[in-house]
Amino acid sequence: MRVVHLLRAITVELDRMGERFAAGHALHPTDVRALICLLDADRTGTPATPGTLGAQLGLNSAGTTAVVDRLERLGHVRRERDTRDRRRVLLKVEENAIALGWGFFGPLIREIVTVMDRFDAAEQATIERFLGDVHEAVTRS
Amino acid sequence: MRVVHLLRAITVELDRMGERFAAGHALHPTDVRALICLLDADRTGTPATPGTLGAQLGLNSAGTTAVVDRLERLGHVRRERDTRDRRRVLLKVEENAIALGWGFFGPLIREIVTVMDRFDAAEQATIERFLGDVHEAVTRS
DNA sequence: GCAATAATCTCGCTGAGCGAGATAATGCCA
DNA sequence: TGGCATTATCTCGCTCAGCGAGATTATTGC
Repeated sequence: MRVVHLLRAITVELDRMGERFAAGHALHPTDVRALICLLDADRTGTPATPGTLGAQLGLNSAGTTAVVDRLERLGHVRRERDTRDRRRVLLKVEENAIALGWGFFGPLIREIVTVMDRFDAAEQATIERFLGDVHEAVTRS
Repeated sequence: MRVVHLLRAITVELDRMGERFAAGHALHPTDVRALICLLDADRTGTPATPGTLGAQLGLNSAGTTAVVDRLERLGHVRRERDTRDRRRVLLKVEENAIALGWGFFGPLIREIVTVMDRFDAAEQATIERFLGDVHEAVTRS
């Protein structure tokens, strides 16, 4: 029961961080979530379009257009026509957005890595197994 | 680095659950967060007022009034004048809201407890220590 | 070529949350 | 006791994110 509260507390704090990041860069929470989706897609090499982004964010096409407009106006994202299927628009994350994200979340990531380093190999394996199980449980629910 | 992604994935999924819960009960995400705050306060015996709630949610007084109005209209919360300091309004969670929360999040909580049971005492201690350290790191950032 | 289909964008509207200020109960001091 | 500052909450008018419906542009199949 204690771990449930800890997990929830961590979730709440991570959300708060996201909000602070948003407030500090003239972004809305949805814009931050959109940037995270786009950075993930960039990292895995998956092409991102307004359609895929809107689906991931649970927005309709009008809202998606608005999000992309805001991000483009701030110079975080660029629209590019797909040369193969000229109906599609590809979303490219600009360098400055990547730098922005790392500047804000980098310190936290480094801290978590430091926390992990204080555990030995067997303990790290236990933690990963636990988080994996929880993730599966949460995804299933 | 893997645990960072797992933690983030868990956070995302928990947020999604909150949104599904909201959508399924004619609530807005903010309303769900408010209910969680009020249930926490109820559990720990802390008196809850629009002032404290607004502070926890990061809303101003106008927005707070609107949240409480919505929750009251749906019968999840009741306003009560504090008899000692008659300027204050105490927020009481109705039974049906408590039942609603447990009905939705109960299964997940039980699943996480089940996951925990598969670890021995030493492993459970490791997991709790890890989550505690992460929580501290996240809170500090 | 001309429907049918698909991806994205435009328009008008609803409602959450904000800033400013009103209202009401309390505490303090002469 | 009366008047003034303080604290807690609510009201009003406004802005803007996101929604539904439909327009626009590109592609595919006949």
